[in-house]
Amino acid sequence: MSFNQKLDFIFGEHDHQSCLDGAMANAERLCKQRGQRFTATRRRVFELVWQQHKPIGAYEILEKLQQDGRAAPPTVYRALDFLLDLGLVHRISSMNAYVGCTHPDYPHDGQFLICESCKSFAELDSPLITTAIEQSAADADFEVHRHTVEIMGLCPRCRIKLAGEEQ
Amino acid sequence: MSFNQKLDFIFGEHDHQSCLDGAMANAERLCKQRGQRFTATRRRVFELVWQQHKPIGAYEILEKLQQDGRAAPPTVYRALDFLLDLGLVHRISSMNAYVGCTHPDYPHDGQFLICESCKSFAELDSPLITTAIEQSAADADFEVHRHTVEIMGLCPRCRIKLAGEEQ
DNA sequence: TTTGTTATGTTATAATATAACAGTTTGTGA
DNA sequence: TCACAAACTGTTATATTATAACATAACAAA
Repeated sequence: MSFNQKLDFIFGEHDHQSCLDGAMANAERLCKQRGQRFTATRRRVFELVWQQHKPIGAYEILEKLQQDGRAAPPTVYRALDFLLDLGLVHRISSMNAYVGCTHPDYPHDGQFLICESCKSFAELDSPLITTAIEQSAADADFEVHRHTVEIMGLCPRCRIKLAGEEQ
Repeated sequence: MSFNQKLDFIFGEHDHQSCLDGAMANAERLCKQRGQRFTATRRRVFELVWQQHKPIGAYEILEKLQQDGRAAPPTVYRALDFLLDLGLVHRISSMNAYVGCTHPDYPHDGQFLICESCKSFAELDSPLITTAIEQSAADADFEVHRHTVEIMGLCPRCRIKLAGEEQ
């Protein structure tokens, strides 16, 4: 699957159940590999983050957890911290929200396209951007540890939709 | 002044008073140009943000304001919003903190190098990064409105300092 | 000067995140 | 299999960041 197709996949229609199943199986494998426990709470939070291809807030996750029974903020934040550490989810700091990582197989920094209209997002891991950042930092004699790239705008679907409405 | 020298200027030693004076004069000019009032509160907040070449939190600004007299959070956030709108300061969303804009003459997105050791920062406006972002977005058929780039790592001074300590 | 606009003061509260400590579960090694 | 240590979760309280809502004040232009 090409890089471009991958993006289409996320912004477009797809079989979300199999998408979620895949992510879940992957998470399971990753936890086992690293000797970490993928407990019920963690699994549930992971599921909730993945249930939509949109960033979700911690307290929105909390509300959904509370539908199953009692829960308090630390429960959510602990699970999120665990998932963040493992690279299974990312945090979108400009939105105070969390998203499922679409390629958690190796550690990487977050690069995101986020649609301001429908709030859907796509995760990039663009060598072009990474290189540009490395290069710019090198020019300043700066040693890069990690970076955050959050690109706001319109996804392909909303572009078309909004262009149509303007007629 | 070359781009590179500009960065050295920020990360390195410099006459901070004249740096602040310049920023202040610039802000004044910009407000006048756009028919906006650069009131005492706004001026004071601007000054506080510029007083250090480090990101400063809203409540840290508030504390300093309160040394002059009474102040409440909305005072700070209003002034910050005003300054953000005019492009005189930027928000570092991964830190919930604010920095003075080092080239507010034209609108631009924030690109920052932030030292994890001493917390100093430098603002970039790298065509390399901007182009890479535009290109990556175009590949996904995504329309960019704005972007945030926050690069965490070690500034030149801290690199040298920490390398020395490791001996 | 009076009138509409913009800015500020003030109180309260929303939204996001963590500290601290008690209790429970789980995997491990004797 | 039992006891222990480590990891995980529950619970209460609170810290941190940000905004809503409405009253008052300053200003600017007619």
